[in-house]
Amino acid sequence: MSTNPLIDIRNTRQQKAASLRALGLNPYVSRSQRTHYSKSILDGFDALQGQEVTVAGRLMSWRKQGALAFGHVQDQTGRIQLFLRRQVVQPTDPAAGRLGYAETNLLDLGDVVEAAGKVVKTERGEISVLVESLRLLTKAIRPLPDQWSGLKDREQILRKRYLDTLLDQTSFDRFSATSKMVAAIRGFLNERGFLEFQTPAIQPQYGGGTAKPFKTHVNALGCEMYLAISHELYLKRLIVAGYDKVYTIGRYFRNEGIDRSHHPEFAMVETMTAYENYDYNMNLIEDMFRYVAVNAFGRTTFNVRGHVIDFSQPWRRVRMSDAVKEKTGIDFSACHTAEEANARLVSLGITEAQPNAGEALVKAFEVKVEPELIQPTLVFGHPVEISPLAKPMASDPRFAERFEIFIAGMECGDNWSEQNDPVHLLETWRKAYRAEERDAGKFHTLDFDFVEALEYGMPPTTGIGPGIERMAMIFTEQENIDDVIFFPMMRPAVSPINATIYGIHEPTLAPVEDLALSLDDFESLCDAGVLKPHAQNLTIKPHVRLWSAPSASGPTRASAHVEIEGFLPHSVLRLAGFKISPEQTLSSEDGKRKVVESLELTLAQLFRKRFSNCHVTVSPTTVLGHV
RNA sequence: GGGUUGGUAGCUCAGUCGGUAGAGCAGCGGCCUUUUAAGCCGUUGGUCCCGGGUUCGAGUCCCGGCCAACCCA
Repeated sequence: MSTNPLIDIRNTRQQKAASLRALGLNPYVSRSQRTHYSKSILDGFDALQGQEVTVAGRLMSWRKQGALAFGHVQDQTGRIQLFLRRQVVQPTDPAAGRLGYAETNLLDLGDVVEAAGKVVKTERGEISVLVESLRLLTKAIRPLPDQWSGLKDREQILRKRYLDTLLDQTSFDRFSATSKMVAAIRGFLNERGFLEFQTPAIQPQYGGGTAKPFKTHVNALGCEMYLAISHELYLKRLIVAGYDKVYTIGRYFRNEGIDRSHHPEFAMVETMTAYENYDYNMNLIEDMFRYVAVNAFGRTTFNVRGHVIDFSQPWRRVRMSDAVKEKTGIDFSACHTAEEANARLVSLGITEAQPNAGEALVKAFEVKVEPELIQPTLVFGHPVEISPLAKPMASDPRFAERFEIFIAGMECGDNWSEQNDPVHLLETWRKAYRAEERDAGKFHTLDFDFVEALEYGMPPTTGIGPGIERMAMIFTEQENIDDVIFFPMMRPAVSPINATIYGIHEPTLAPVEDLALSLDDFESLCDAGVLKPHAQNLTIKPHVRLWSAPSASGPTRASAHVEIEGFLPHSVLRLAGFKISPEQTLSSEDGKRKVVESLELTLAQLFRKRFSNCHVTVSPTTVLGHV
């Protein structure tokens, strides 16, 4: 007795599945007998005309014309039309799993079907399969979104990407292109003699970068660990281990902001090459981008953020201080003190004072130069202050043998000659390390295990680390990182209709960070000033649960908890432990009402008194029935 | 972190000045032997994101919350 259309549709479709079972047909069979993809039939029509083929895929359209029917089946390669004639389609046959023409009313759009028959062209000239044998492979019990409009709601697109790709060919193609891109990266590196290794994503130290980590607990070892913010210290151990060219396509986790070019979880291809320095990598990265462009996308020009990027041209290589000088006329390489450098920053309109000359140069670069680096550019010669893992240049030790890649104003990779002097590295780390700021992600952590590995001697080494998503954004010409991440991170949500369908009750919907407290703890935390309301409006929702009596004559017991909206940012505060004495008469409707009224009154008084500057509203109590 | 915009049927969207919630598609029933915005006729379907407030009356106005997007830092 539902009044919801989705629930009705699900019920109808499940009844169709039951009808199929009654006919001896399994609505969820184990495999298909597909012989051809749709594209191979469309492309190879001349040779295939009149031949028997079997196609399989999702039923995307269905037009019944009495004794004729037309439909489209969509597979990974595209769509092909099914053409059904009543006399041609073989009757229902449970042994063959076959569905007759009369039973096609048990099919729905979105079902996965298989059709066997001859390749023909209809009167309107569309290449089709004239169906002789029709099988249902999988019954869909939820309807697909409207095919003509597709999914439009951005939130739905991101949360239910599988529907987006099913209905939007360009979205589908974009993600398969990204997959091919990654394969091309592997192909390129493998051709050059690199070996791919796995490195840990759960690490005891989060070395190799400066970023806020995610923390986790390892039960088996009884200790805290971190999700990787970098993999380079492990790649360097592989170099110590004797491998000269290694790489990993690793996942990186940075517990920081989300915007159109940053995502907390992302991927990078990171290489290490022994016996070479950063010069080698300048060529390697340039070759890699060109190889990927040609091999995965078949072209060298891409339209990124309104600019045409051309990967067929040699990349510009420029020293950071020269790039700044060229743009602003100021030569930061002539500055030797922070005072000097900061004074020049002020003349550029940057008033934020930097701790040293090196960081001042970087600031000027970031503000004045970086956004304008459109064509692929390699900027080298970073100040050593911001390059603790890189080797200083022999010619001017204030600057490191390091370069960054900029394309379309976006940083696309960071690379350097690795510091392999263990004593020097330890010194640098010790200087930079401040325990109290460790979890803020401002400094590299001290990884003595890595220092020890270096002490055995790591040959001269250099590494590159272009981000997979940023490469994908460039090559698929997207401006938003969410459009190249199939499953972007989102706050979990359950729609009310799903809560109804799956019988999900409210407590299980709670976001993880919801806080549940006893009333006593709540009051003492408030007294201590630890807990304060986040918003000015507090909404209090009381819930009373009635428990059935152990014996028919025994008293009905009740317990209560309340939910408070507006107290915590983005989540609900729950308070438990409201006592309702058994003496209160709960057996009659009248008695229940009195209990509820007194609870609501008590809560209103309690909160209005305690938080007198908040507007407190008490919602009607929910009474959960007997258990 | 700041600003802007949005949330109405399974999907895409209307909804005027505050006055009985609408359309298309999908669904359901019927009719049809060459269809291609998915034929023709009929028809079901609503937590207007949530909670308050103002009002005789709120999808609409006000306050707060949730979710998301976009822009800026």
